[in-house]
Amino acid sequence: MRVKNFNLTHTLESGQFFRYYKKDSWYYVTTGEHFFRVKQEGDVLRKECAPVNVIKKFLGLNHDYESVVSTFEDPILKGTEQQLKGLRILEQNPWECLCAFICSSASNIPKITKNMNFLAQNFGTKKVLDNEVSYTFPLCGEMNDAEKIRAAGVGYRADFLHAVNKVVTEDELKQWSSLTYDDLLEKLKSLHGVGEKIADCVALFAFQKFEAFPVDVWIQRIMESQYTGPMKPWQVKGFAQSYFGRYAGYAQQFLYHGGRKGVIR
DNA sequence: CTCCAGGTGCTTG
DNA sequence: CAAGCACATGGA
Repeated sequence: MRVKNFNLTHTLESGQFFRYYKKDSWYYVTTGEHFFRVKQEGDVLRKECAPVNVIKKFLGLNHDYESVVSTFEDPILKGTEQQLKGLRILEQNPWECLCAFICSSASNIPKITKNMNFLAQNFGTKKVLDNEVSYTFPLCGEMNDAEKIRAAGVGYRADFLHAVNKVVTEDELKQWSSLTYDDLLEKLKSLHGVGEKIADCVALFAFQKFEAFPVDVWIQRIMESQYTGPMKPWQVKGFAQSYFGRYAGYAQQFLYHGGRKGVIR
C-alpha cells in the first residue's frame, strides 16, 4: 500500500513499542492476535499476514499527520519533527501496553522487550510465519500464575502485574476507551504499580489520548534544558500540555526520540 | 563489585 | 506536598 508522512523505522523504534524485531529488512511485529511483517520502500509499505485495516490502525496511519504537525509552532519541536518525519504514535492493544509500561519502571528498553517476550511465551499462543516463531500476548485475566510471571524476569514488578491482571478485565478495558482523558488517567492510576507517567504512556499509546504527556527522566532532562529550567515533573507536564497544545503527546514522542537519538541540539 | 535503568509505593516531616 | 528509600534484575 502507499503511505505518506509515514516512517516505519521511526515509528517502531522510538521506544513506544517493544514486541518487534528486524530480519532481512522486514520488521516482524506481534500485537493482539497478530504476528505479521512489514517493510517500507519509499512511499510503499509492504505487509504480510495481517489485514490491511489492522496494520493501518496499529501503525497510526489513520491519524491526520499534517494536522498534527500544523499545530507545532515551537522551533525546537519543528526542527525535530523535520528530522524524524513520519514518526507516528501507535495504537496499541491496551492490555499489552499496560503490561509493557508496568515493566518499564526503573528498567530499559532491551529488558522490557525481554520481559514482554517471556510473558508471551509463558502465557500466550504460538504463531508461525514461514520460519519465524512468535507468541501472542495473553488477554487480561489470563496471567493467573504468579510463578510464571516471575519467571519472565520482571523482578518486583511481578506483584504489580499479578494484581492488575486480577482486578481488570478485557471488558473493562474496552469501556475505558470511551472515557475522557482525565477519567481514564484516574482509572489507570488506581492500579497498583501505575503512577502518573505509566498512566500517560498507556493513555497515549493505547487509548490515543494525544493530550497526554508522559514525563520520564529523558523528557524531564530535555524539557529542563530546552524550555523550562529546573522544575518538578508534574510542572513539566503542565507546561508542556499548555505550551504544545492538543497534540502534546505527539510532541513528547518527537522530543523523546529526538533526544535519545541526539537529534536535538 | 558498584552503578544505573521510559517509576512507584510507602513512610516521615 | 516533598523528600528519602526500597523494590528485582540484568547489563555496563
